Amino acid sequence: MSRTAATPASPQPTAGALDVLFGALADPTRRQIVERLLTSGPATATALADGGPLTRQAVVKHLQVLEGAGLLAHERHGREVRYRVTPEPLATAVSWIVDTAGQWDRRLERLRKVTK
Amino acid sequence: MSRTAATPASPQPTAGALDVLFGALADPTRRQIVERLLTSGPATATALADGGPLTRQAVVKHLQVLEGAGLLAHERHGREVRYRVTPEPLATAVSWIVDTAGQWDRRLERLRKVTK
DNA sequence: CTGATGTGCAACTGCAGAGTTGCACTTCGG
DNA sequence: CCGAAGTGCAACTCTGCAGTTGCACATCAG
Repeated sequence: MSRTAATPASPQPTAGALDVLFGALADPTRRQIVERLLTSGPATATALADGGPLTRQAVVKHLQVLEGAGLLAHERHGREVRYRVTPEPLATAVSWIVDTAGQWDRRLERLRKVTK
Repeated sequence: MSRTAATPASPQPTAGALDVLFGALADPTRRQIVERLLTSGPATATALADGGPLTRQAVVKHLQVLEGAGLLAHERHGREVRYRVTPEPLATAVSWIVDTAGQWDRRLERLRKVTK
């Protein structure tokens, strides 16, 4: 499978970025957190945990995962830590998908020419 | 967090689909498999495992995960089982991302109006 | 038929993620 | 200064996934 193969010619974001990014998005709780932060604005871990079924610590871990993926950023305000969404990495995900789908299209095109 | 909250008004694909989809894409080996199937065309698990460091069984499991996410389909040819890419689900992922990024844009717009 | 090739199934190990609990530390309000 | 609110850190359990191995079953070529 030629792992560590080449990444021949394109601004591939070190693959690891895609791992951590897709991995962060794979959890429904994390997507909910992102959506809530988007609709309700920046919030603290305690606030996010308040209504829900999760412990504050559990929420904190999710926030750290999301931040590790570059999807969140935090800033202190006194004793509070507010998290906000930084959706730039999503462009990375879309790039991979578009590139992949593009290869598929090209393949389809080739097949169409041959089999027609 | 109000899990099972609302999914207010949009053809959201049951959330579970996003789980399994993003989860499938989160593994670099699986992405490599998809890319290879796209560039080299349909192949069997044995063929995919041949050059690489993974066992055939490991590859089979990855193929099953990808197929479970709707990204692959298989067809028998005698004693062989060939897998091919079916990238339609990728549109689902892009939809979620675009919707999410869209919310962010709207939020930005709101903030711009208020703070300006 | 027989061996070789290709799959399928099941059990097992190892490890990382999700979530919890308990406690210490910092900061704000009165 | 003192209590309350908010965070941070660490240990612990539990479950699921990745990967392996071993073996049985199906299929093709000679």
